[in-house]
Amino acid sequence: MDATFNNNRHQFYSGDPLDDSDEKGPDSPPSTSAAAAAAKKGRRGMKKKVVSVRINGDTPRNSSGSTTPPPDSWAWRKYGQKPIKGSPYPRAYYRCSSSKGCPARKQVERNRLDPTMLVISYSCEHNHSGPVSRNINNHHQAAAVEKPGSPESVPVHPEPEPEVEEKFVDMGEESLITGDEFSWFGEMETTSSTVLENSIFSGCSSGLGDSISSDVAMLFPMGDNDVDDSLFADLGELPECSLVFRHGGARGLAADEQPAAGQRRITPWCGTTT
DNA sequence: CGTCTTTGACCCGCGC
DNA sequence: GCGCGGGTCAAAGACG
Repeated sequence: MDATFNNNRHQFYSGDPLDDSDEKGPDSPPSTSAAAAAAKKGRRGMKKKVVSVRINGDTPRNSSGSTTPPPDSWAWRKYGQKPIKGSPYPRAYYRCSSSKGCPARKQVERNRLDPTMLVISYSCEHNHSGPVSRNINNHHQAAAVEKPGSPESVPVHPEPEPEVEEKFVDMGEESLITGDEFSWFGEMETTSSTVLENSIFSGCSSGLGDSISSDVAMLFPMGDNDVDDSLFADLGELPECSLVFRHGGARGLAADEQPAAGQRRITPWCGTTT
């Protein structure tokens, strides 16, 4: 992968089908991996972008052990999960529920080599502009409300903020993630530490308004400690509100839904980008 | 009542 | 042609 951004705390992989290319575990025979990767690409006929991000001690996992992806700008609905050959961690499949009919998908799995990292690959592009248009009225479209019981939290939709951009810009001017989809990166960076960005992002962010670049995957380093509640715990320290406020300017929450202090309700900011 | 999560089964594509 | 693995769909259960 040529587009690899490795920093002390930032790792970024792109152009690799998440698991195999990203990290070939000893137990993953090249042939098998290749086959799998090939199969995936062939089946979908599209490539995926992989990104790695580290999360400090935040590894939300389901009861089944699957990792929960950090909140992003869209609402994702889990539609499947499968154990991956050579990886002790299952891979979760998510579909964009921000908009009905949105072909956007993403796969989330733990880095087999580095359990503290999450690998998230985005596939397809959102057929809807901007983050989930979470109209309070149209909750049917964006039923994005983090469920306390469900590790799968709905993405927060902070409006893309300059801060975030700057952050990314700093890391790589070419690829600034202005997209809402990666707005949460700022959060990650804040709460955790590692956010990487790559040229792939630029592609995504570029068309953010119209459509996010087809595939992007991110690797989120996370603490190997108990990750179940860690994420939320972290959120506790860093109130989701603050996140939204910080990125979205508190527009989403304030106006529509204000998560109770004790609630873990993440409202995907979908609104109107002005 | 509606939506989301979870689990199982089925189908597709690639490698051998 | 067969087998392996991955990806997606569908049904059931749980929660808000």
